[in-house]
Amino acid sequence: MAEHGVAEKLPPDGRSMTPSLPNVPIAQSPVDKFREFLDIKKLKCTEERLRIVRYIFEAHQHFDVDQLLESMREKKIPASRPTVYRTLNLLVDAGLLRRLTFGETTAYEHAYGYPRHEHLFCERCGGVIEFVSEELDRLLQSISREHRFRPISRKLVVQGVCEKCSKPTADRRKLDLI
Amino acid sequence: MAEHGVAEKLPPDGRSMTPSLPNVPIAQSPVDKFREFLDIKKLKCTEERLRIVRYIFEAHQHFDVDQLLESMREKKIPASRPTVYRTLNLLVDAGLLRRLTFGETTAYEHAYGYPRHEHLFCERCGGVIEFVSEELDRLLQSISREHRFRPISRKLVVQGVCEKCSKPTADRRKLDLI
DNA sequence: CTACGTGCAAATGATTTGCAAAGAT
DNA sequence: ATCTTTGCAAATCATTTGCACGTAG
Repeated sequence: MAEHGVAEKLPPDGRSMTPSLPNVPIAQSPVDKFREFLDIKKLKCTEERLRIVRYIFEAHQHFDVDQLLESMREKKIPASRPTVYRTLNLLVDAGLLRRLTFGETTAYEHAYGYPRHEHLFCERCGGVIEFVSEELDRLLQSISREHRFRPISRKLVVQGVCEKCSKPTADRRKLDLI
Repeated sequence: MAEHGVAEKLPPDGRSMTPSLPNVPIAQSPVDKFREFLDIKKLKCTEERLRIVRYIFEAHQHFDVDQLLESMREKKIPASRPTVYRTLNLLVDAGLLRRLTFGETTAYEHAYGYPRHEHLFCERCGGVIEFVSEELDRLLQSISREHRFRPISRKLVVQGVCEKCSKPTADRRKLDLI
């Protein structure tokens, strides 16, 4: 009664947390960039905000709000849920994070210090494979031009099944027939 | 205090309701296809469900739940909100509709009798331009193959500004600086 | 008949917000 | 000193669900 395709949660297997692309050289640290943003917007640079930003840019790649809250709690870094939401919105506005939607979950990933890329999302295990394609870039540029459309950003998620999940295994769950 | 990019609602200017691609030849009517689906799933073919399906496939292209409810109410076609939600889910499961996400809104479009295509979404006016690209298809196929990923479907939305909205007008709203 | 579908009102779940207290410039 | 941010609890919004009644097969 509640399937409507697609995995419900990001998997806890660490897969979605692992960056797969080389970092990109950056002039300022994410924290400095965020400071700059707060400054321009006349917002205050508080300890709570910095804690969250520092934590996010320490290691995570893809995460959702609950994963972030839980892992911060584990590490005894205090942060309330509303402040996390508020800060994530600031970080998206600041261009430091990108908000993603895989299946049902809202996830976040680094948008700064990490190359622009697209996602192959496995509907079976919830895993994400990242890829970069200049050809895709050129193609979308040219299509946009044909329509006199000025592209700013894009969201591309190819949904399907990854290698691991398409290999039949002994213990694989029975597929939902139909 | 509540902007975070992007238009909030599909515009009422009829733009997003207009199909821009030629229809595709189909063997059965959407209603028949839905009947078949209900039959396979051992679900009942009720008057309410048929009303909704008929109405949706009569003309709409892109719509959200509220638009659908309101326009059905205008035409005196009875349908309760829960039943509309339930039926939309069935139609998505049946492959007759595709669920889309533009900005904040969840929209639906015909997936049957209408070619597969991608979207250019104007963040200013909320308008949608549809396009088809075989080259994109080939490219994503080949990228998937490289990653031993079996693609099933995809979501691509290029966000940007359409021709009309990028032309400066007398009465254009002031842009949010920053 | 009998099980499934319907509409209502109420529940849900993710995200946001009002407010009093705490903090930054 | 002043105005923003915080955390809490409560509000919100879209969507889903429990239930008593209606209806398709």
